Amino acid sequence: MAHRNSSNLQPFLDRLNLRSRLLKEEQEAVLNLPVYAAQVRPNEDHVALGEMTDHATFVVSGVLGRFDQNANGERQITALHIAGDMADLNSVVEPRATSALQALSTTTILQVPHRPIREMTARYPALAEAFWRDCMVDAAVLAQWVVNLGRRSAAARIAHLLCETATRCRQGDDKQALRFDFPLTQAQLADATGLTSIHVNRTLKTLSGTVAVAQKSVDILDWDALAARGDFNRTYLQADIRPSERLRIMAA
Amino acid sequence: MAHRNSSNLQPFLDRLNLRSRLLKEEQEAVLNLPVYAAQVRPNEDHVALGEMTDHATFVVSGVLGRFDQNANGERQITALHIAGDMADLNSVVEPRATSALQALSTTTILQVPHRPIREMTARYPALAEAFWRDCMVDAAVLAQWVVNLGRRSAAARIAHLLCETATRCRQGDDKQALRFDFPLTQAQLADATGLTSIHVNRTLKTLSGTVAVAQKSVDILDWDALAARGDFNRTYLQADIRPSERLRIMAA
DNA sequence: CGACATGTTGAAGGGGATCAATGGTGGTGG
DNA sequence: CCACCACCATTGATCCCCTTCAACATGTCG
Repeated sequence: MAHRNSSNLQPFLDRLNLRSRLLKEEQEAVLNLPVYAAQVRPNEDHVALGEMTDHATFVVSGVLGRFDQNANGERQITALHIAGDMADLNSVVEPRATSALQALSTTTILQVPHRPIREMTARYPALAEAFWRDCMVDAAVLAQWVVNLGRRSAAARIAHLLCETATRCRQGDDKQALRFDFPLTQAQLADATGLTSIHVNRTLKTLSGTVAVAQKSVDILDWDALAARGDFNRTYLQADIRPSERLRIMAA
Repeated sequence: MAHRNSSNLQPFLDRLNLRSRLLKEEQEAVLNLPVYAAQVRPNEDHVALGEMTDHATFVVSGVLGRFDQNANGERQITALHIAGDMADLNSVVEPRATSALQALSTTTILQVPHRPIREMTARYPALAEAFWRDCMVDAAVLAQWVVNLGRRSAAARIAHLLCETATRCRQGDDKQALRFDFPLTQAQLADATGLTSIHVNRTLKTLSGTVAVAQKSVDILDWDALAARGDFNRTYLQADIRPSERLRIMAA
């Protein structure tokens, strides 16, 4: 399944460069990380709850989700990871998984062993900082999901999720992605928004003027309307801060 | 308001030691961090949304909360930080606040400037790792809140929150804290659980056999019943892994 | 004592869940 | 090429958990 590959972690480096200032040497270290390409099929655990992992998972294409569930077995998706995301960078520092990782559709990944990542962070504090920071952006997204589930109506929840995903798809670009791949079934959308698939179906109809959610992709017809409907404000994604304005970690 | 203080960050070090292996030298560096003591009064922003901070906030006593809100102005609490927590350690790496920080009751804090923390992380990779790891535990808590809001009934949400807080109060101790300070109003409890204060009031009555929630503290009368009601499983808090079983970051 | 926050209770309404079918659609194999 | 099947979307009818609105009670602190 997984085989050694001459790396292409360029998109991962691009992602880091969005929010951190890295020296040439540090950037090269990232690109030289060993990787193992693999496919993940939907509806089976790539990482199971409680499992110890020894690698992080970079998403090349497709979507990975973090899955939790209540005592009743009802599922709740806790995060969605799209192409360009390192889905479980946190596992470097917390190898025992606190939630399961599954693909939502067939997904191509690169597995990156923890060991060389840990060695890198010891050698280059600025990289440790960049990884830490990227994890904190994921945490900010998680906090917004809490607001979404706690204080927004069904339509707003869905609209917010779509706006968030659209923005993350095109991070770094100026213009919004008005069309993007989003291979989620309505049942999976329901698990991400804390709703029922039936209610998702009905709610999508009330949004039909502003978004078209198809089987494999989303078309945003009216960005402003959708953002208003979803109460969406992109600042929490922290993509608007110039890396050059960030502090670089102090050398010892 | 804030004045320089001969540090007592021992509880912070204790917290780190719960999950990370630190050398004597690293531990001393933590204890030697400069701090500024202060009080935070409830219902005013200690850190405002979008503000740039240059310090992290350690909770000595009381409770701090992260507050967000929807377009309608309805508030959603996104995290609660109790005594012993570094409430916004993430700000070291992400100084622009993505949510507001408020006290829920009068709270005593120690402010720790980012600068020396950043210098420390550059010098001691193991400390950077320990900080990063502690932030990831907060993220795991956040993920559980998503499950709570998305897939649990009102009674379960409240029960889960109380179990979580009880467990965090006594982290490191074997026995559960069956009684702990919890100075939240029912309205604040509602903001943490995505409910209405009216419904919190009614739901607390249905829990009256298992917990007694008073103005300033919580009494758990029947731990097992409460944990069952709240679908609570402490593993996500990651307090059950011996630090000695953890990898220490590789020296360069 | 008055003022104001907090807790408590009742009645009514609604947003979303639940239960139960039906309709599409794509993939597979005969 | 069609029959079949699995999965997904769609629709209707009914129910209920939680909200909303509106009082009233209690407590606490100047």
